[in-house]
Amino acid sequence: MAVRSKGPFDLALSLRAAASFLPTVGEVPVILRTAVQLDGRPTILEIQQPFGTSSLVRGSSLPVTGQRRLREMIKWLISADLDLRPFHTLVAPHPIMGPVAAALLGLKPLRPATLFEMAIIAITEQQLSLAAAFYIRARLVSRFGTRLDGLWTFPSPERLAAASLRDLGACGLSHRKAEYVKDLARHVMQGVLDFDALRRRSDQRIREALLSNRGFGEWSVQYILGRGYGRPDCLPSGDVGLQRVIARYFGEGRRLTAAELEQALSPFKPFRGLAAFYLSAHWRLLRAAGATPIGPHELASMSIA
DNA sequence: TACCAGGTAAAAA
DNA sequence: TTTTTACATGGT
Repeated sequence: MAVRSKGPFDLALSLRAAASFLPTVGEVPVILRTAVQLDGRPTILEIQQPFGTSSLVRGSSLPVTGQRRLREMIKWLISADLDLRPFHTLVAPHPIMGPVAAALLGLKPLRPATLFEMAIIAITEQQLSLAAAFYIRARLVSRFGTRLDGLWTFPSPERLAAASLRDLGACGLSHRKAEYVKDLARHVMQGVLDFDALRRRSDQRIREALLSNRGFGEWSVQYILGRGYGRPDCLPSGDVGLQRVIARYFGEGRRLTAAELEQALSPFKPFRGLAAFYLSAHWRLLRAAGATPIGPHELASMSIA
């Protein structure tokens, strides 16, 4: 099936950027291959860009599913509706952000298949390094997910709601976080919390709905609004990782405070979250290529191999 | 070996 | 009301 991205899109670059945030193992594939629940059954999805970085994307699923559902899922995973053009236009004249965005033309944030998974990602990443959180999720997935052709679907709310705190803890979650995960799964199952219904709601409304669950504070709300709901202006300004990486481009060595971070990104409103994502990805990709710490202007002008 | 890592809720003051 | 503490694993 053919799907179009709104505006520029570079799948290979987006995959490389996504991988740069995780403990990587070798070469990053240029095809997005993942297992998801589609029409209620585990399905392998393959998404590729047959003509380089053209906005045309091709996707297929096994077993074959309804075209409408398949199209929706593909568009969701690659943020197809996100149009990068206004963002690039806004930041182009900026001495730091301009070169960074230009070096990453077509970079889009890739999303997990469901907002439920996004919320669990947020819980696992609270206070822990991304690497530690990654391994905890890997154990959750292999214990409670469904295996299909060498891939795993993320565990359903039903499976996690039914899991014992002991088994969740065995995956590396603290007892507290195990409770958060179980509570969240139960709320979704019971319909108390409907992530998808919230998609059409305001940031504030989503915020309220999330905060009423144990385990979700300001950081998690902003993280999920930005990465999950794709609200391009949202970002967790209290985030330690962002404070460090943004400081490399807009600071003087020391980690930024939340207020300083807000200040530094204010010129990029209403795309502050996207700007933060670009800066993070830029740094991570340079890092992966073996770059050493240097000043903001040199850093911003370095090209991504 | 410590200490910190892309926080949060609950206890203590 | 505000401040302090416990908590999980992995990297340095």
